[in-house]
Amino acid sequence: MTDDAETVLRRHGQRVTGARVAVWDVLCSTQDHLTAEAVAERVVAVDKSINLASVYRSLSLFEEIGEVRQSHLGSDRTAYWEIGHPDEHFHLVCRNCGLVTHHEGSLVQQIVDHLTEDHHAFVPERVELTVTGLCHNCAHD
Amino acid sequence: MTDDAETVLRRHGQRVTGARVAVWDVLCSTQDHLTAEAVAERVVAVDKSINLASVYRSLSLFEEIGEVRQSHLGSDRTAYWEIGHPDEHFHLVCRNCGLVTHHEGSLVQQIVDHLTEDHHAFVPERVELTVTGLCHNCAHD
DNA sequence: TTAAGTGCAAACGCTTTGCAGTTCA
DNA sequence: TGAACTGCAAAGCGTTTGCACTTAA
Repeated sequence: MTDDAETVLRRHGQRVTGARVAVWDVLCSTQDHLTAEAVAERVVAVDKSINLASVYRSLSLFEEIGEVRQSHLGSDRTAYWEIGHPDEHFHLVCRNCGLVTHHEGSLVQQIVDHLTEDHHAFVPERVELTVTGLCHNCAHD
Repeated sequence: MTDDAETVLRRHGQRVTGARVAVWDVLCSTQDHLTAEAVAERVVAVDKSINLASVYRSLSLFEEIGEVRQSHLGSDRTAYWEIGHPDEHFHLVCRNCGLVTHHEGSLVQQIVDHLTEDHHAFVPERVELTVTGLCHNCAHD
């Protein structure tokens, strides 16, 4: 399981506040990729006093300390947020129904290895891989 | 070399207009990844009467007909545009200096193959792979 | 001739920011 | 106590859209 908000925040020398704890709890409670607005919605359901701006600030903080990841899925301008799982994975986005799934495996690591071998001029830090296409349901209509 | 704007547009049954030709020429004239605004700047240098809105409309049209690609580089909300080279490639983005380079190779095809083999439930159409890290210069400071 | 494209300006949607008040450590 | 965080509202910024006019075919 993932650590709780307090543990994570203290580990990085960050203050423990209501907004941060609420945002962390929301992200931990789902496998989905949530927009900031969707996070805020769920956060507000727990504590009405928490503001969208604080949700954005909390998400950015967690991203900076490497505990949360932001992805740009589809050709969409909106960011999607999720807990930064230690296992590398990438996203499959259905262009028809919008379904987003994770695909886990060694592929991301292979990319890093490939770069490290073939292309010494670049030091990879983060790989963002999004495959757009048709999910099982939409491909068979 | 790439075809000229007229050829490309007629091939797809699209009208040949000043804005479209100018946008195409700008994209063909560089290896860089340009924002819509950067494209507009160069377009306006040639024909002052062309509007930013038409640049967006032209870019979208070329994207729809598959001749131009839009990428979201970095954690940036801005789209970057380039001619849709037939050879698959991906982007290396330096988080320090912002340099964007192409990396060509079989990697993207490998990703598609991997998905096709391992994950029959998804039909891949487009792969967007962006690796963030440090470029040669920035890694050695 | 006329459907399609354009310039302009205003709207949009996600995200950031300035500020005065609040809270964690 | 004081630096950090917050809510609020307003601004920012890339992008899209409505509309009257123009143009390619």
